[in-house]
Amino acid sequence: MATDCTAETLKDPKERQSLRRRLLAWFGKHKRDMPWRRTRDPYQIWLSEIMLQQTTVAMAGPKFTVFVAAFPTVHDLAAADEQQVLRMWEGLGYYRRARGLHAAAKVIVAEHDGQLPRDVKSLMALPGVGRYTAGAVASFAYDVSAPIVETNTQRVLARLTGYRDEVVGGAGQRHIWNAAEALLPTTGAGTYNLALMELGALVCKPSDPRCDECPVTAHCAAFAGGLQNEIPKLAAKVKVTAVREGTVVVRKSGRVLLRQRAKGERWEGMWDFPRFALDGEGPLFVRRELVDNVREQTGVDIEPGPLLTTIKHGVTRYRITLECYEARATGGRVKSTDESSVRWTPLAELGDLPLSVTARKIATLITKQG
DNA sequence: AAGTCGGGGTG
DNA sequence: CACCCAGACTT
Repeated sequence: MATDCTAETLKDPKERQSLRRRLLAWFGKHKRDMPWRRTRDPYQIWLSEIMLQQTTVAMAGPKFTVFVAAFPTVHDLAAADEQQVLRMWEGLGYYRRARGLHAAAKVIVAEHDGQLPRDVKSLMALPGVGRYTAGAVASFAYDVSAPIVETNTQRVLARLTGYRDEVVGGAGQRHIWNAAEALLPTTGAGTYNLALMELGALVCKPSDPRCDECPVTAHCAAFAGGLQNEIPKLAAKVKVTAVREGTVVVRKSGRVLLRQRAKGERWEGMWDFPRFALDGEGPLFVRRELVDNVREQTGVDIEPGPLLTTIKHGVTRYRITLECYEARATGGRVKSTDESSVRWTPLAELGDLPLSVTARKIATLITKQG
């Protein structure tokens, strides 16, 4: 029963229609311009949704434009080399999305005649497409009446319905999806979904929502109870672990030593300088770790040089301090396995390979130095 | 149900 | 620093 969990105020059809009308009027005045809102091409809409998963609009915008220029159609994407796709994804993070996108493009060409499916079930069968993305593509591209729940709409719906329990987890998600479904119009679902999301992004913000600018406070249980800052209930925060890692730029006659990240590793499929956890404190101990780890990962023997730079960055729940050393090769030979290949790469070719952001920073640094 | 996966922007 | 971002997938 879709309305079982819905707040009392939203059980009345007239109430829901009034809410939608106010929301759409507000959206008409305040909607932002975005690259993917200028097209109805299902391929581009799907691409934008994958790109926007856990990624800000500001970050995705420029990447989207460049990506579409490189792969204008699903056929272009399906025919592309995965390395090219990863290269275009560089800097966006969650690189599994790029691999899934590429795999899904092949499925769409092979099984759907190059057309994005219209129905939620078929969309969800594609790699990287969950219930949110399926609903987004179906409603935005085809105006199918499918609900969406992502971080914005989840927050808006929790507040509208005055849902005080934990929203992450089975019961909470059921409630939110039921509310999304209950409010969904039978026509114009795409615009309505966009409007609800936009309200969450611009007005119904995580902290200190601008209720004075909100078009639907009359329908909002959280506003009525003064609970806007208590709803939705925040998830337990994950604790961050500090990690120290080392990476080495090994040079040999104008080339540098790279290895490709193996399946199951972080940054799978992308290229990186030899990189590993660093345990030792003293310079001699570190020096030994560099020699041993480079040898183990690549088969190459090195003579470590000075510290080139230190980069601090975060990867999900890890806070990483990365020490980057220079070194020169003294012997050994590259060993590539099935899972991970190793190669000596000319500096001029670094621009063609997909690198992690840290590896790209180092590549830029050593390329400028010459 | 909990862990994993990136990286950058904001207060 | 803490928190947040058009989530999906694996264990």
